[in-house]
Amino acid sequence: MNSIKEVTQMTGISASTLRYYENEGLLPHVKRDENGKRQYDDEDLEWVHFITALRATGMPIVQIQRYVQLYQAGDFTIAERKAMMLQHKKDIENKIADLYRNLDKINYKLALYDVLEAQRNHADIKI
Amino acid sequence: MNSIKEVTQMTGISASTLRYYENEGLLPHVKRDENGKRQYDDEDLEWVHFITALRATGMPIVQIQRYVQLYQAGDFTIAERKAMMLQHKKDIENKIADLYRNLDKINYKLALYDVLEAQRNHADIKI
DNA sequence: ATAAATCTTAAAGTTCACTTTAAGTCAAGG
DNA sequence: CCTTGACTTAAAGTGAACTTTAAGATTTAT
Repeated sequence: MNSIKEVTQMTGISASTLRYYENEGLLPHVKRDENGKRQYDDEDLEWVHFITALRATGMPIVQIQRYVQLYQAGDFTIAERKAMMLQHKKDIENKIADLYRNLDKINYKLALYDVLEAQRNHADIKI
Repeated sequence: MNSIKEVTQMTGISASTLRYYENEGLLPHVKRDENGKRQYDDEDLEWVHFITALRATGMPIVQIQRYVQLYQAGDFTIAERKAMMLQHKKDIENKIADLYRNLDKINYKLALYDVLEAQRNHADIKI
């Protein structure tokens, strides 16, 4: 069992964000000790890591909410959850492809700077 | 020369966003016709496309502002502009690497769903 | 001639994902 | 005992990037 502070150290997620995720229904299973303080078990930690991966790849909070609701509803939602993950996988792949395309444009710009520099060196040689 | 509507059609950027970019100093060179309406020339269009690539790769507005200011200041800022682009290239590469790392986690989750399905099929056969 | 479409400005509003604040509870240490 | 530190809540605040609104000018079509 881990305190909220330990979880912030293990995950890099701030305490306020952890509470926010819980309020939003992304972490509904977190237990409390006799004083009402949060105690995160291993499953909670797994969820935090999974939510972090989903957020880092751009999944909106509402969609993660939906996923957690499906998980809580039971095994009959497995097909829908898998479909969500497959769609999200495609979204990430598209995002990566877009980044590569735009990276090409940045590289083109960088190549132009190299040409500019070459021209300047050429000018130097001629003088 | 293109009207703002034509530019929205050519770039997919909304008219309000184009005006917003201009107000923020990202497109300082846009001319006006005799009625005060914006007329985008080819250079403006190139800038719109370039800004779009920078935005799509996560460069903040303030940093694009800075880049445009350097451009307007003259050739003596070329080294700094090139350095900005090199840094941004690194940022994009890191972003892509992060996406791949998190995509692995999604794929792991999908593999778990496949295992679940296999187990269910196995159970069916046994019945 | 008048109505519709397209533009203009400045300012206010929206969305998303947190983050901060304020006020309070509780256990441990000096 | 009482202060310090870590936690609690609900609500308000923040920042970034637009987007919408409101009011007005002008062009175009009927």
